[in-house]
Amino acid sequence: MDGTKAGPGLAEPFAALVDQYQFPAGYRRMLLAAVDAFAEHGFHGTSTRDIAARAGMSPAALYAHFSSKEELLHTIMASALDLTVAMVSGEASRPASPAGRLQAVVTALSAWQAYHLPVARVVLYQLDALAPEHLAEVTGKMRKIDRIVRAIIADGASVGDFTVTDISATATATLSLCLDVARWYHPGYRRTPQEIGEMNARTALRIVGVPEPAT
Amino acid sequence: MDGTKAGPGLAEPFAALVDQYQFPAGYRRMLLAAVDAFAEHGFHGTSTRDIAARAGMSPAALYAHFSSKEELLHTIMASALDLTVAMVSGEASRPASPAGRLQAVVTALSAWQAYHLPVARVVLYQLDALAPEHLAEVTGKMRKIDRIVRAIIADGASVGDFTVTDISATATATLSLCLDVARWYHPGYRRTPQEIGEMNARTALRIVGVPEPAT
DNA sequence: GTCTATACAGGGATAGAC
DNA sequence: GTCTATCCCTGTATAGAC
Repeated sequence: MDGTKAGPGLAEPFAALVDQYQFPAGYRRMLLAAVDAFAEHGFHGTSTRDIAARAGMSPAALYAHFSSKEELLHTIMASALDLTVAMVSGEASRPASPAGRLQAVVTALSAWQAYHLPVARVVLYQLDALAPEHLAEVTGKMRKIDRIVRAIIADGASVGDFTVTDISATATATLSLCLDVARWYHPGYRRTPQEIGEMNARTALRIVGVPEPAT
Repeated sequence: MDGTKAGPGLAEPFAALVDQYQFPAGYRRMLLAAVDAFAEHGFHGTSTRDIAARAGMSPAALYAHFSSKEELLHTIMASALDLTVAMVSGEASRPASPAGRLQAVVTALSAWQAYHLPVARVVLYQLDALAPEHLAEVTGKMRKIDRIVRAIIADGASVGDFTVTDISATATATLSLCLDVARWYHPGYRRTPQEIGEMNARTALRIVGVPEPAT
């Protein structure tokens, strides 16, 4: 058995996510193989033969499911982002104070970036390989996350729980904290994804002027 | 005149930097052309023909200066990082308090990422295209920046100016703030690089528990 | 050091059988 | 839906003249 070829790759955690869609088997294998390949070598550094080999199929099998390599990339990004938006949206609508909701969102999103590292990297760093119309769609989905974070911060500021002068700038800083995890995290890092999330949540609360984490 | 071909590209600010090295003319043109191309399309998404065309030369001219496309990438990253390390190191050794030095470093590094956007993106996001020995060298240079930031935070913590529980985690958060600018910034953004730097510096001071910026 | 020309490997995508 | 075989283009790098 060769784990690098047809076996479960680093995208394994993502597999559980993607199965919410009930994709056909071959389609699913191509998708998961492509996530790992794109994360490791980038879109242009990955050949359709690479992807097919990882999926344990012939190069031509890819085109039974996707019209092009670019469509495969788009499918990965769109489905991953839909799930991320749903997750973040769920955390943001908890019945809690602005501080509690900020803490929940930052924890979950940061942990997500680490836990789903391959797909997180693909989403953040392969945008330039998308066709223009796909790029527009995908950035639209990313803006939803931006808006959710901004709304929590605006909420906390208007209530007086947060002391922020620039809501937009604070949202950007908060998202930098969460998303940059995909750049520096690596498997085997001394902290678990959950611990990274909690760490970033404490930092985010400091940024908005709440000294101690809500419980 | 076609600005996208042989004229000054987005790497123009980087040109002034790179000229500290007094490279041969053809070498320099290839370097600057490659920075823009790699930043826009990635290493694997850029052909040697693309680079040569941007530099206004023939494809073969590249090999008069570099033994391979990968060596060209490595040269870009190594020289850019050397200059970045020197800049950060200079800011960090100002005769000021830990808060003052943290503010100076975060301001300068954040502004740098925006002002030198193309080369910043290449350095951060094209590491996977480097040969193993070049990768080791380049990550070594990046670690220098990490150590400088960590030292300032450790200093502020030991003196009692900063209230941080985890020095390493705080350094990571601070660098996320600075480096992630390369991901979200784009030319035409409503704030100047300098303003972004000052904004991030205020945020960084909050993270270490210093409520108001030092002056 | 720069050019023109070209070798030759590897890439995306398709044809047609099963 | 998957395979084998293949088309044809693009890509890196080199040869050899100037």
